[in-house]
Amino acid sequence: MADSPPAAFEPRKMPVQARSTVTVEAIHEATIQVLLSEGAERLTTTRVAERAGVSVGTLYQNYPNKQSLLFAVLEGHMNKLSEAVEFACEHARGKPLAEMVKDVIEAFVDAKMERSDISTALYRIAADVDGPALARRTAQRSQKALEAAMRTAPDVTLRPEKFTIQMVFAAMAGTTRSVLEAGASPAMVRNLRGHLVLLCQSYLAAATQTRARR
Amino acid sequence: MADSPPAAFEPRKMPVQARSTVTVEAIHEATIQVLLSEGAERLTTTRVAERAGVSVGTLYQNYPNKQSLLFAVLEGHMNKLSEAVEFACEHARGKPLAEMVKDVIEAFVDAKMERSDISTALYRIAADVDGPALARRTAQRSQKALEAAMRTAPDVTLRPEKFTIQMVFAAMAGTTRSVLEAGASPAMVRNLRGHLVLLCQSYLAAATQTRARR
DNA sequence: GAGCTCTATGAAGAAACCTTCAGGTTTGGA
DNA sequence: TCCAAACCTGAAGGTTTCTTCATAGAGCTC
Repeated sequence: MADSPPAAFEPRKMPVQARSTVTVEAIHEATIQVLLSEGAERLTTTRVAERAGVSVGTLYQNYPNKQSLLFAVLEGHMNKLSEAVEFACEHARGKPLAEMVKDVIEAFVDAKMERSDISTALYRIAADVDGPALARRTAQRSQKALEAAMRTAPDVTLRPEKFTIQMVFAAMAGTTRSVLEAGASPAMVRNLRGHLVLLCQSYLAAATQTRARR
Repeated sequence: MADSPPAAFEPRKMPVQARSTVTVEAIHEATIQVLLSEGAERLTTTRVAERAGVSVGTLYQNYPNKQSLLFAVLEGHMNKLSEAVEFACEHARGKPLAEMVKDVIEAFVDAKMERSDISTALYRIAADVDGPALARRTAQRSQKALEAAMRTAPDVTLRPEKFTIQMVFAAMAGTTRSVLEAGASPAMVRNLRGHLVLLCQSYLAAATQTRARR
């Protein structure tokens, strides 16, 4: 029951006219811009509205409060990520495990890097908006998708434990975050992509092997 | 030049009397408590002082501003972590690589878990206080220690690249963070400890092997 | 173009916060 | 015991922030 966002987080209403949709989008984008240029501490509703070229009142017509705005922005980003992962899982059905892992990881990293500025900016508000809970939900979706895909891999004799898959996702998301927050150069990001694949592949192999030997 | 903390972050003065030391410690601890019970948003100097059983004025006698307080708390925690890692590296000299990795990882996880409440609480303020920069410095210290220790491992023929070691640390810290923020149960933490070792060991092996084959 | 709904405005109220400072208390040595 | 230095107090100033609401403009349908 504590798994759906508090009512206060829900957007105030659905836009029906086109101009409102534009406004919402502008606010959305402005939030990220302010976050990037001013930091989380100075992220205020007034500033966001100003940057979006609308008045504060307009902002509050679309979101009941500041938190709901942040929540919506964060949720949008996370949804994009899990969609990317799910899409990759779909398209990797029937492939051997190693390749499957490669596809999924690369899809994740690429989605994250497509606008890495957003990613880093959002890390900063995640804590204020029950980000961990959101992350958990998102992660579960992705894990289910990967688990299902793995059942179609021809070379998987011993299906990995649930915890092992959790580890793969924690490693994927956590390592990426660490590298990103450390201010990685483009060159490092390229390296990350390849090495993260290697990391997860070798872990998966080792984890199932260890289990088989018992 | 931007690598040392701004002057404004430095504590206001060194305590000379015992009671002041006690006070500083109380404030330190109160900060964490407030963070845990009220969240980052409601972490105010007044509340911290109240919880510490002192007046706001006292707080400002020891720290020039709120940021410097947060910085100090975060720094203290990170120092403890890198000390734990360095200590483990020292004591693992001459051991085979796999064992060395095991010791270091377990030392890190244990240090983190000793008071995991603090860890999770501090994740939330890291962004407000140039946490990433602090993390980078801390990570570099640890990486140097591990690199030096690796040179004493008898079974290392091809020394790992610098980036590989960075990956190991990013995976170590990042994965732990992800698992911790997901609200891991004690059982999961136990699992994490073992699997993180496996993960890093197998990655290191794979990374050096791949390199040798070229 | 009348009239209704949807959307935008921005000044202002109310609350919360950070930080200071003038004055009091405690400590430790002479 | 006495005093200077160290330390503590907490009310109050000055900002900043969130949110509301009365008013006004746009868009759409008939």
